[in-house]
Parts: sequence; structure tokens; C-alpha cells
Amino acid sequence: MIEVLPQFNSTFSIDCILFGFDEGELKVLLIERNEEPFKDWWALPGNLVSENESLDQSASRILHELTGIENVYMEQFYTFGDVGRHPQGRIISVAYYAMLRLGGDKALKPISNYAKQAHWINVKELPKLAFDHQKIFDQGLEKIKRRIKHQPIAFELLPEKFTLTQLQNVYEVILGKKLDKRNFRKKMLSFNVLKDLNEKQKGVSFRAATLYRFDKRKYGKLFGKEISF
Amino acid sequence: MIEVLPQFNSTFSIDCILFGFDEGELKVLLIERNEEPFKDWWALPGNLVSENESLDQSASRILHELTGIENVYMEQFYTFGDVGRHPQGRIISVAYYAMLRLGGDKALKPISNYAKQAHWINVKELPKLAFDHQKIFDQGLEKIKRRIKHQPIAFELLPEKFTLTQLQNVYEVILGKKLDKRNFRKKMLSFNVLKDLNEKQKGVSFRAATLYRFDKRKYGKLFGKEISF
DNA sequence: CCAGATATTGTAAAACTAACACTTATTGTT
DNA sequence: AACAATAAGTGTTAGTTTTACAATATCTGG
Repeated sequence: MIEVLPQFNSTFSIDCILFGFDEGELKVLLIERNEEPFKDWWALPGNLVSENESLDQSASRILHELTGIENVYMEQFYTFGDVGRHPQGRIISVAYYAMLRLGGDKALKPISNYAKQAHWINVKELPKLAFDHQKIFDQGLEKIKRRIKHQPIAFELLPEKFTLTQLQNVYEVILGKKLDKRNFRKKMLSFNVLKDLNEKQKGVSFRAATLYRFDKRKYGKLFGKEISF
Repeated sequence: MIEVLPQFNSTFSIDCILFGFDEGELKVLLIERNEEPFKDWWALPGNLVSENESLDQSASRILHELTGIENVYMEQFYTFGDVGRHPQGRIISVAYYAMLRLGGDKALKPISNYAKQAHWINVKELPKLAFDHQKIFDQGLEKIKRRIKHQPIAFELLPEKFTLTQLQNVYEVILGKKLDKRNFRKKMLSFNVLKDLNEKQKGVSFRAATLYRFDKRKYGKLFGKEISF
């Protein structure tokens, strides 16, 4: 087999935007870099793709290495390849995003040593980011805004059992606008993808709300159809 | 500056899906390869990215080299990076699509010598394609189906002056279903992006239809809003 | 039992969608 | 000049979806 030799040094990497939802705010997982270039800067978690893994596999591996999390569906959304984007050579980056449940069972395991620390940061209070990561982030946020309007993916950010008000909050925070409570509930329930658990919220000092669970089986039927908010 | 050396030979390419519309059919531009691998196979036009060009620039260059066409908006839609996708090494491909007016002023100039020939081929009669190009094509077609439902991009496939029936044909062919004539016209005109040219079709042996032009200024206002068919 | 906090519920007007068929204009033919 | 052929052009109605809007119910803690 004749190998095609690249005419110049080049390679490709994955960057991940991990969205989380906590205390009524949309968060993104950032790491503080411990190595040059951009030492001490905040950045999206990412890494070079290895020889024997596909892009999707690479994204899963990187997510796992950086967070300990497995079995999360990540979606590729864009590839960033401006000439000067990486100071150490021609490296293009394939960007993925995922939406995670924070807290609960899946706490974040320590991050590999290439980062000083990792934190969930409110998307409204982002620090200056390394490389072109601000651009990547902005585009990722736009992507989930569009997606959440058409597919009921907001569940992925919530604990397994959640109230309709919590769900509405997710929509409001991502879309950046208030929604009408009655209309939201009517519409959401009409999709028939929420299972009423006949169970109430606990530990609140006011009327407890009904808990719901996302019904994957029914979701399959909805998938493909378009919904909107 | 410390260069990051890739740990293995790898590089990246662009593949373009060029959609055209002719004789009531959706077409795609394919080349017949003149070199190994996949010599004599049909393939999407594509090439390696050069050192000093961004991905977008590379896509424009490749489009120009292969078709002589310039100033067409191409949109990146996905990056294909399975391990075995290219028999000559680890080459991932960033895929773009564009919608072109066929015929008229912009005839295709001869293709560079790396292809035996290039042809516009009906998307319903595709030959077996090289590499993973069938997969790339399928995904590109899905993409424009989704996009045409939400943004009035069908114009890009038509000559500058067109009739409503021609426009409806584009929608029907891409969406793969018949649309109601009255409802289509009502809706399309309600977007206010078509300028009535007070001019009639010529050379037809039946009642001549009114010609319209796409109004870019008004389109700007619509953009962002969602429409649907 | 009262105050505070949030959950839960319905209705009416407006906008949009979907279904449906006949008349008009033009050309070419007899 | 009539007419056959062909596609252009046009409205209405019923059904569905969206929007706007506010009072009552439930629970907790003091």
C-alpha cells in the first residue's frame, strides 16, 4: 500500500463542550491548563486524536479521561480549521458537545494531569479562553439552542426524576427567555414522553411538585418529528 | 516555537457535495477518478487541504479548481473520520455542500486532470462511490432536506428569474413529496422574499407564468425566523 | 390558623395548516 | 374562428395550534 504522506505537519484534535445544569444556571466544564501554550488559561477539554480511533471514539475517550464519565451521547457539530488557530502547528479541531446530569451518581473523577483543575462554570461568566475556544463555545451554544427547540433533549441535563418547573427552567435558561407556564406544561405533556411517577418532590418548604421521568420508549416515536418552543 | 509533531502520519481533506437542479431533477456533481485508489470509480470532488488555507478557503479553492465556479457560499456540515475510510493513511475529510444554478452564465470549466470526467448525475441514479462517499452524500442530502424546510434556500438552485411552479418543483424533488399548489404559493408569497418582476415566461406553448426574483434585502429580515413546509 | 411560596389548572381569540376544484390565459391545430 | 391541450392562477372552510391571560390548591413553618 502506498501511503499518502502529508506535505506538511498537520494533525487533528477533539474539543468537547460539556453542558451541565445546576442551581438554575447553565454551566460548561472548563479546565485550567497546566502546559504551554496557554499555560494557566482556561480551555475546553480536548486532546489529539489517536491513530486507531475514529473521531467519535476519540471524543468518548477524551470525555472519559477528563471526567470519568462514560456512555454519554456526544454529537459532533463543527470542525474548526483556521490557519493560525493553534500556535504549535496546523491542527484542526473537531468539536463535540454533550449534555450531562450533574451531581447524582456520576461525580467527576479527577482530571488527568494535563490540567491544574476542572470546574463547572456558569456560561454567563466565562473567563478568557485559550486558542479559538470562545468561538467554538459560542457556536456550540447556538447549536443546542436550535436543537432544544426541535428535540426534547433538555432531559439530559436534569436528574432522572424532575419536576415540570425544573424542566421549564432549563428551556428558559438555554433559550434566554421566559416561557408561559401553562402553555409550556400543556405542550410538553402533549408530546407524551414524560411519565408521571405519582411521586412528589421532597424537602421543599412549599407545595411539592409532581415528579416525572423521561420515557425513552415513547421518545423513539417522537424522534424525527419536529417540535418547537 | 515548539512544533507539535503528530505521532503518526495524518492529514485532512475536503469533499464537496455540489447540488444542482436540471430538467426537474436534483443532480450532484461527480468525478470519475483517474488515479489510484479507486481508479475509474465515481467520487465526490475533493482534495487535500493545503498548508496556508483555512478549511473554508480550501473548500472554495477546490470548488473553483474542479468547476471554475467562484463566489458560491459553501457550508461545512460534517467531518468524517473513521479509521479505515481512506486506504492510504489516516485522512479525515471535512464535508461541505453548496447549491448551484446550473447552465446559464456559469458553465463548468474543464476539471483538473486528476479526474477523467465530471458529470451532473441524478441523485436517484448514483453509481457506486469511492471511499465513504456514499455515506457523505447521504448525510449531505439529509442536511439540505432539513435546511430547505427552515430557510428559503431553494432559490440557489434556480436561475435568477423563475416561476413559482419551478420553485415548487425544487421543494418537491428535495423533500420527496408532492405539495399543494395553492398552499405552497400562499405560504411562499407570505414570506415576502419574492419580487414579482411583472414579466412573463417566454417560449412555452401554454399560458406563460409570472417570473419572480429572490429579494436579498427582504431575505435578511426573514433570516433567523423559522419557516416550514 | 395564617403567611409565604410554588403547583396546578382552562378558556377564548388569533394564527396557522390542510384539504379541496374551477376558471383563465396562451398556443397550436383543424 | 373554434377548439383542444396545457399549465397558471385563485378562495374558502374546517381543523389544529398557538398565544395570552389569573385564580385556586397545596404544602410548610411560625
